[in-house]
Amino acid sequence: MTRAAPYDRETALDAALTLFWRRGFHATSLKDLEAALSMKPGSIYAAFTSKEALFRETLRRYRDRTGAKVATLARESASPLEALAEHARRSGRPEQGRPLGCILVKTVLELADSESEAGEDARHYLAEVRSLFQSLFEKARAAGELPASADCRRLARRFQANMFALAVETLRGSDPEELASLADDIAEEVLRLRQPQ
Amino acid sequence: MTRAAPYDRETALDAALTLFWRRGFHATSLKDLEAALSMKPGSIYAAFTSKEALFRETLRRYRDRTGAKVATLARESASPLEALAEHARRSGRPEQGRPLGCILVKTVLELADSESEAGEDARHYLAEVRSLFQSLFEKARAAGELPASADCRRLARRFQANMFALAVETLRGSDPEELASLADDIAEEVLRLRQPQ
DNA sequence: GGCGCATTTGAGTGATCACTCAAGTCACAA
DNA sequence: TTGTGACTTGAGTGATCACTCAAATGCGCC
Repeated sequence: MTRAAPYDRETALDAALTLFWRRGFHATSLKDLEAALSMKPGSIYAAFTSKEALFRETLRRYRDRTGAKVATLARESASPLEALAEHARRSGRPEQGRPLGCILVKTVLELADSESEAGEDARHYLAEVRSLFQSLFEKARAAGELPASADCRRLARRFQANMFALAVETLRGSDPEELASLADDIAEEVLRLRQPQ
Repeated sequence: MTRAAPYDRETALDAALTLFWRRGFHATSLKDLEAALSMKPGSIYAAFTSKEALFRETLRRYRDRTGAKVATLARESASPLEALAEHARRSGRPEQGRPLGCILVKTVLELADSESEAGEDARHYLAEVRSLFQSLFEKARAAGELPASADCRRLARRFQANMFALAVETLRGSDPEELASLADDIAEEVLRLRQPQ
């Protein structure tokens, strides 16, 4: 009886995220996870407590990465509005081999009726992302990129609604061109808010 | 051993639709269906062949009803654009006790990765609904409510994207006021397309 | 080199999954 | 009244579900 190399938590969590993201929570079985993580059930439970706890950890991982991605974009873009526009453009051009859509949106829909803590997490993280969008709109307003009268809460809600639509459209299997053009429309809607400086 | 009254297909399908709509396909068990339909497993399989076949039949039922609702709205509204606007307004004000969101959207997300026929059905029905929207925009253009240059395919895509966002927002548990105001924004976006007659 | 302990192992837990079918029950025609 | 056939019944199918645990293993420390 040989013993496998000790598991690598980062690698395992990445594999779990990919699997849950693709299939959703209910349709992902422990058998699937055992294969994807190359871990036996005992190891999985020793490391992550339960299937739901593992799932929640992957949600957090996704949230952290999305937040970091937007933050980087904000740092490297010419302006806050340009960062939001670029975020939309990229979301409409999914990387090859990566799961499609947004796991938070999928989870909110899948667990809307279940009162599970994972569903609550997903709702909470979406609210956080919305706040992040709002803070970018506020930064744009402070910089004079938006008129002083701009309702940033409303703009953030509107922008996130557009991102929701983009996620659904992605998973509906729209062809890449149409998807990209929808994303570009969203980006342009953001940039049209600009007032002449 | 007494025998139950023969099942009523319409009532049973309604109950199944409500259940699947709330919980999704995977999270709905046959135990749940037995209770909701007041039927024993044998009767369910005699009447509907399989869980997935029953699910697919409820999807078709939902599609038929949605189509009929929009058609009625089109018949009774002052104009095609007004019908679309009213459809949005109503979607943002869900009836008490009814499941939230759109079962087609939920199904497309839940089964995006599974290649099941039910997922294919849901994608197909969403395409049909989009065509219905498009035909209303075209009617508006023919009636001079839209400029002759209007791109009705694009407008329909845009309108459905907004409806997707509304469905996600509904299931995210936004408060009713915010939901209604989002729906009103969508309605107004439609009506703003009008050109002076 | 040997001991202690954290870790992996994988067969096995009871529960639940979708689904089946022989037997029982009833409406109706002969 | 009786025979027939359509329907319901519900215990039971094997498979799979999430999960457990005693035994085997190898690494670090003495």
